[in-house]
Amino acid sequence: MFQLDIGDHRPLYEQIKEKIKFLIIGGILHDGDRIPSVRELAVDMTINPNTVARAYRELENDGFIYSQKAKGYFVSPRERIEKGSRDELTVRFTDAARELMYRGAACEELCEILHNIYKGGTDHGDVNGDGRIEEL
Amino acid sequence: MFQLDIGDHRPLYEQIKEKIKFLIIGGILHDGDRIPSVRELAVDMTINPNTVARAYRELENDGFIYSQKAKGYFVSPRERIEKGSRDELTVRFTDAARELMYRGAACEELCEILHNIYKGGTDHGDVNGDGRIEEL
Amino acid sequence: MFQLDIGDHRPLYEQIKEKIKFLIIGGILHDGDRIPSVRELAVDMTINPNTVARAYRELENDGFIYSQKAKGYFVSPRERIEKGSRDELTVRFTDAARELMYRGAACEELCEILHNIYKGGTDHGDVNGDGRIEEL
Amino acid sequence: MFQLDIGDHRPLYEQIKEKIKFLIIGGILHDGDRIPSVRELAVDMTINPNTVARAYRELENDGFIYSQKAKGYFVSPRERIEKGSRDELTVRFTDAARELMYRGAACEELCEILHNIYKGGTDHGDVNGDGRIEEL
DNA sequence: GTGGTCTAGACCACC
DNA sequence: GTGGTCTAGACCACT
Repeated sequence: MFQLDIGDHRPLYEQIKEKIKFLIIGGILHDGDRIPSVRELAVDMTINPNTVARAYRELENDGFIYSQKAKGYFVSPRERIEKGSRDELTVRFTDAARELMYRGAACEELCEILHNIYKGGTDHGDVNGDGRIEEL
Repeated sequence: MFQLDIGDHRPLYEQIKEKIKFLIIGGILHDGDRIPSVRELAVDMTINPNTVARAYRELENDGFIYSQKAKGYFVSPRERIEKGSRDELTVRFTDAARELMYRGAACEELCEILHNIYKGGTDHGDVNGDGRIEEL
Repeated sequence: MFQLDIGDHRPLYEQIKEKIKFLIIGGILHDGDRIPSVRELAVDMTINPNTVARAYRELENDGFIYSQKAKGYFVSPRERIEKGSRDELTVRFTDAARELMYRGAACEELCEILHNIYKGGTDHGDVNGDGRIEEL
Repeated sequence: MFQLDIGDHRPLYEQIKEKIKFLIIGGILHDGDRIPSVRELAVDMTINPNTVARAYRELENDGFIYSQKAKGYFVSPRERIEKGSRDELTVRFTDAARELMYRGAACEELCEILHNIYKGGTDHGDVNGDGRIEEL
C-alpha cells in the first residue's frame, strides 16, 4: 500500500497517519472506501498491530475515517472532514509561504502552484514523495 | 529576545532554531546583523551554551547565519539563503495547500493569504506565535 | 575498526566522519550494515560518546547513515546516498583535475586513474590512507 | 581582484592562496605576470598585510610565484610549477572520483569532464565559483 | 571577549 | 542495551 520512510525520526503511527491522509486527500481513497484492517496492514508492513491501531484511532479522531464494528474502517464523507479545524493547517501553509517568499519565490509562482492543485483536484500524483505511484 | 516554551516537546535547540529563523524571515533580523553570542543567549535563557551552540551550528548549516571566530554569528546575506534548496519547502507548502483544499478552503482564500504575505513583506507580526511581539 | 590520528589538526569528529565515509565508499560497509554504537566506538577509541554522536549525527545529515532509536546506526541504502547533491563534489573533482593538468598530468593519466577506480569498484584498498588495511 | 567567501571557516591566507592559484591555473594570470603587491592587495581587500604576506610566502614555497626584491611578486614559469608534488593532489582527485562513483556518476561522465578541462585549457571560467567572472 | 572542541556525567524514551 | 538531549566545565585559537 505504501512504504514507510526509513530515516524518518517520527513515530511509526505518525507516518502511517500521514500516508493514509495523503491517499484520501490525493483522491486515491474515496468517501466510503474501506481501508485495510488493522491486522491486514500490520501484517503487510510487518509492524505491530497496536501501532496501526493507534494511527487509525487518531485518524478517526481527526475525522478522516470512521469505524464500523466488525466491519472495519472507512473513509469519511468529505463534508465531515471539512469540518475539522483549519487553523493549524493554515499556520503551516503560511509559514511555508513566508519562508518561500524570503528565499526568493515569486508570488505568481506560488499562486500557480495553488491553481495547479485546484485544477487537478483528483490527480493522484506522487503520493509517497519518492517518485513512485503505488497501487492499493 | 524570545522565550522558550517549556511544555513544547521539541528539543530546546530546535525551538531556538525556529525562533531565529522566524526573526530572519520576519524581517526583524537583517543581512549582516549580529545575533546574540552563544554565551549571551545561554545566560539570557538560562540554558547551557552547548545547546545554543548546537542551534546556531545547525542554522549555519542551513545557510541562515554564518560565524566568524572571535566575532560572533551574523545573519547571512539574503542571496546566500536564497541559494538553499526550495524543494522540501515547496513540498510542505503544497501538502498544506492540498489538505486545505480538501477541507474546503477556496483557492481565492489561499491566494489572498499569499498576497497579504507578499504585501506586508517586512511586517513583523507575531513572531513567537504566542500572541506577543517582543523587542530585540 | 580504525584509528584516529593525533597530530591531525582536524577535529576528532571530522576524522571519524571521514573514516566512516571511506568505509562506505570503499565498499567495506554495505547498505543496511549496522555500524558500531555510539558508546561502543567511544570506548573503542577512548574518546567521549558525545564526540562520536556528533560525527554520526552529521553523517546522518549528509545521508550516509541513518539512525533507529534503541537499535543503532545503519548504512543508508545506496539510492539514498546517490540522491545527495553531487555539485560540491564535482567542483572538488574538477579543481583537482585542473590543477593536475596545469602541473603537467596528461589527460590519459587521469582517465586511467578513473578506469582503475571503476574497474575495482569493490576493492577495499588502503582505507585509512596510512598504508595499512585494517579489519572490522 | 576577487572576493573572499564569508562563511568559509578556513584562515584568510588559505583562501587568498586558493584564489591566486585558481587565477594562475585558470589561465588568467600567466608566466611572469606581476601580481598585486602585498600592500596593494591588503588595502584592496581591507585585510592585514601580514595575512597577504603569508599567503604569498606559501605560494612562493609551493612554486606558484616568485619574488624579486623591490619589484614584487610574479607568476612562476609553468615548468617550475610542474615540478611540485602531485601526490596530495592525486589523492584529492581520487577521493572525489571515488565518492562520485559511489553516488552514481558514470565513468564516461567524469571522463567527459576531464576532456572538457583539457580541451579548454586556457578558458577562464568561473574562478570564484560564485557565478561571476571578475576582472583583474 | 568570541566561536569551537572535547570531556564527563546525567536523564529520557524506546525496545 | 540504544540513540537523543542537556548540563557543567574545561581548554584552545583568535582579535
